[in-house]
Amino acid sequence: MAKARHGNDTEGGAIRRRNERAILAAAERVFARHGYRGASLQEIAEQAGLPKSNVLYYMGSKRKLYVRLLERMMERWNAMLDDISPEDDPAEVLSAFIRSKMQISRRHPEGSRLFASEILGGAPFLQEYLKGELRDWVQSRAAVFREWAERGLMDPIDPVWLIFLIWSSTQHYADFEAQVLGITGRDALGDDDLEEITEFLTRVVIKGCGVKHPAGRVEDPATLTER
Amino acid sequence: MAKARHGNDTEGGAIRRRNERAILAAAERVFARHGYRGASLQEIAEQAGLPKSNVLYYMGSKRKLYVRLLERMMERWNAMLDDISPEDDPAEVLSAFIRSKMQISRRHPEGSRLFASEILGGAPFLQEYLKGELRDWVQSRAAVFREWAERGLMDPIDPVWLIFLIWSSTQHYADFEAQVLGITGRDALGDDDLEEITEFLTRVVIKGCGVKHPAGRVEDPATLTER
DNA sequence: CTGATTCTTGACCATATGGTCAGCTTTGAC
DNA sequence: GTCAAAGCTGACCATATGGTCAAGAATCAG
Repeated sequence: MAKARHGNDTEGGAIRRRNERAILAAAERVFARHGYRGASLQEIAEQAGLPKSNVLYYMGSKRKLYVRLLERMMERWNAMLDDISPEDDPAEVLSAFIRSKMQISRRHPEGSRLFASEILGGAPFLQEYLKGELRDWVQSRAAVFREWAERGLMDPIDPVWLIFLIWSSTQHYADFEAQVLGITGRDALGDDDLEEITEFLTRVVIKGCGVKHPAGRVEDPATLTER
Repeated sequence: MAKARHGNDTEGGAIRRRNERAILAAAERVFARHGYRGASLQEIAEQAGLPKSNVLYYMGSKRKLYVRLLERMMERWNAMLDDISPEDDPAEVLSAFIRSKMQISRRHPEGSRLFASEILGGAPFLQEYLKGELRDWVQSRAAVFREWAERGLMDPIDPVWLIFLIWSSTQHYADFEAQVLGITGRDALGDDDLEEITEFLTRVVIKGCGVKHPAGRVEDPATLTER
């Protein structure tokens, strides 16, 4: 019997690894599209090319599978959250922040939508994470932003609202992809589109918050993001 | 037998009107929380305080109920979309745009989440609307924004990305409410919070896009939104 | 080759789903 | 009061759901 073996991606034999990969990928798609309740193990199994029983064999239950996907997504997220200090250049930090957030949406659109669907449904599985880890992370960033404001490096805006602004506007291109494509008339967003959007967001945020260069004197803030 | 009578909110007898109201309200909540597939008529019926058969009696089918909710939300949305002209003051228009979008999220959070869930799932029911009406609306606004840019009233940013920025950042406070509350540690967002966020967004967008006053000469653009 | 471990899967189960329907009660115009 | 229209709802149906299990197949270390 397979004991409590439902661990991470790397342990286990080659067969297990291959099948788990297929299941996780399929499940991410299906959960992202239909939410936790709306997703069915049958559909996940079909998309993974396995019988339903096999999915249960590897994942234990629908709930465990879902939680595992969320955890995987939180890991990706956390990998982005490197530390910053008040000594850093605000423009650089904000720019890197926007860029890396955008890249996660780009690289893991299904995971991004899965996360969105979880939050939309009231975050029944992520309450702890939101009120713990993530909250701490936001507060520590907010403190740095506030210090920058005090030093006159940026306008005295509310840092938390700024973080939400960046999160929402970057997340949008994964979560609302259907809307973006429908309205722009494209059938996909290319790397060049994403680069353009990244630069647009960076520019508006940095200029909009009155970010100034720390060392030199004030130039037009908009030029900071232009090569 | 009740013929094809599934129309809008105002026709029909008093009983019908009352029951339909209850059903629609309950359904909006449940669909918003669990998505189209994940929502069950049973749960909707319970929340409306009616037997399931009664829900079917009034709404015909799950699909019809869902479509009707979407249509109602699109009506609210359209009510916001008044016309603008290149002669208007960009700052005023953008400010009003952000404010009214924010108020919709505020007044109809469930509807907003319902919409989000539909788009997240690939917009199976709203493709037409996105590629038709809404697209036209965006293009016409974009044209005005572009003209403003040409007249030097704002930076030459891509108007479509700007509209998405405003949509995403305002929608966020309804759709990701769970996240916002978890991180800020509040148990609800008050009117004052919303007002503060609205002013923040307005300020960042207007300043970030380099919006200038049309009549007089250039002052600090940020002061435009301050009373 | 052997024996244990891992893998595979169809049959099966209790429950829940969206939807139908027949027969009942209530309502309201005349 | 009459009677048709509107409203109501429990019983019922085919299907799909998440999950269990037992029995067989493949794998692999010794």
